[in-house]
Amino acid sequence: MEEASAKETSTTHSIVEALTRAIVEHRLLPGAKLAEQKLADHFGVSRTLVRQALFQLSQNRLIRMEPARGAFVAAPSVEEAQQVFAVRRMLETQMTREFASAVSPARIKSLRAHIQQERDAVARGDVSGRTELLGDFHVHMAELMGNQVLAQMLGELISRCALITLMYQSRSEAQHSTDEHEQIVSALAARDTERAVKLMNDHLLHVEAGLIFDRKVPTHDISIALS
Amino acid sequence: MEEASAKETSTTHSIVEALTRAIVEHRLLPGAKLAEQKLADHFGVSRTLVRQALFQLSQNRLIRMEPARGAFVAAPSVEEAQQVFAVRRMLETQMTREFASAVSPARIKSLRAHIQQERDAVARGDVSGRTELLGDFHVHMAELMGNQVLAQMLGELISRCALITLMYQSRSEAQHSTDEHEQIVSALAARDTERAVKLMNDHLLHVEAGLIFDRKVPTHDISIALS
DNA sequence: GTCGACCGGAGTGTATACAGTTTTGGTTTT
DNA sequence: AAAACCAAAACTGTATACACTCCGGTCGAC
Repeated sequence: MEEASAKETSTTHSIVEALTRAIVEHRLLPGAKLAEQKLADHFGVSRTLVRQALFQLSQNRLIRMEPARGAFVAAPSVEEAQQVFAVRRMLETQMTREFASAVSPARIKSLRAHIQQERDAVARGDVSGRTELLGDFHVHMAELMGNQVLAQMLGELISRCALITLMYQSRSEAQHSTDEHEQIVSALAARDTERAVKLMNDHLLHVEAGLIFDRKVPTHDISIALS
Repeated sequence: MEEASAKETSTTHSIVEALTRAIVEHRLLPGAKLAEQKLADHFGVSRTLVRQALFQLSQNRLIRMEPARGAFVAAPSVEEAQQVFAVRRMLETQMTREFASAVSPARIKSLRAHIQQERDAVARGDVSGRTELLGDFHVHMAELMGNQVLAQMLGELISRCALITLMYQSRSEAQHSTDEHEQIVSALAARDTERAVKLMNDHLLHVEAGLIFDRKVPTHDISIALS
């Protein structure tokens, strides 16, 4: 809670990363206020750099900025959540199809290694690491295909999904998701393109189905995070 | 063309819009330097607001910022250009498929009206308006489906495409693109989903094929010119 | 007693100041 | 004459200052 968290090198990018992690890992809850001076003191910089970071986060839709009121952790609406998942399905089913066209033993091995990391995190009860790895699986696929543009877009969408999951999640399905990842990779290894595509689509539908969109979620405003 | 272009209300967003238009309409060429004080004087604001706008544009990949050197209009590499088109194909083929599932006379009519605007711009030789409308067709489809997330993502990708087109375009195909838009809408109106999807995919491949990736492009950027 | 207006503190929005770095142009040296 | 060097101008990166807006509380009026 006192300034300069570990590194003294607090650049704008490092502030964005720190806040992104805090939001994605649910240490900052939707609706929480992000006061500029408080953040500036925490990171040991001036409000200038904090403001740059907040602007960047607002572009990523992780926070929203109200004129003259300040910045708050975003609380995605049901509509926005469904749209984000719709876009993910569009991107990722096609990504899976293209991945299947360019599958190689090395790439399969890399995905399997990632899944093993997921299992390890689940086994040791590492909740935040697990969440991050489950999302990274999808980004990792994009990176293996060498498409940086796709990888970055997916990364942003998945960050938004972390917020959405926090707000609407009804049940935790970490084990289930990892199993589905495994099935997708198996289908890819077997060069069964259509099955892999369908599994990916179903996987995303399952994650979305695990949310409940008809419940009102309390948005806490406690900012005990970042400590 | 000195300071305060028309409106005196130059907010950060208006500066972003003005610079985006200038880049997309090819009034600012890749590699051109964007000096902060010059822009600040032009818009009648301080460097603070200009810097915020430049940060935002750098996130959209329309400009790139080099430490202590300044901001320059981006010069997308061949790899990046191909990745952007690959992502567009992923998104837009699936978007077309979903559009076909929820097609309605009103939506078809709206698309046809847009195509008429394209034809008008082509007929009157309005190059910049034509370019904007050709891109907006795709965004308009996303908006008609009510997916704001998709619409915004497509908008950003298409802005990048405008830069790419400037750098690598070999031939102007405005008429061809409009015709292909017409064919896509016709297929949608006939509820021929697979034909519409294929037409959309082919359309994007045609646009990409109209680029030449092995040719040197004039630029203001020395490092690009020497690569 | 309740509602409304006023005042002070806190926080945001923009401008400006200052330090460090890059660029430039001229001068010197080989 | 060309290359290297040095100093000044220009520009970026960060901090700070200041005005304006918003929020909370108190005081006053009805």
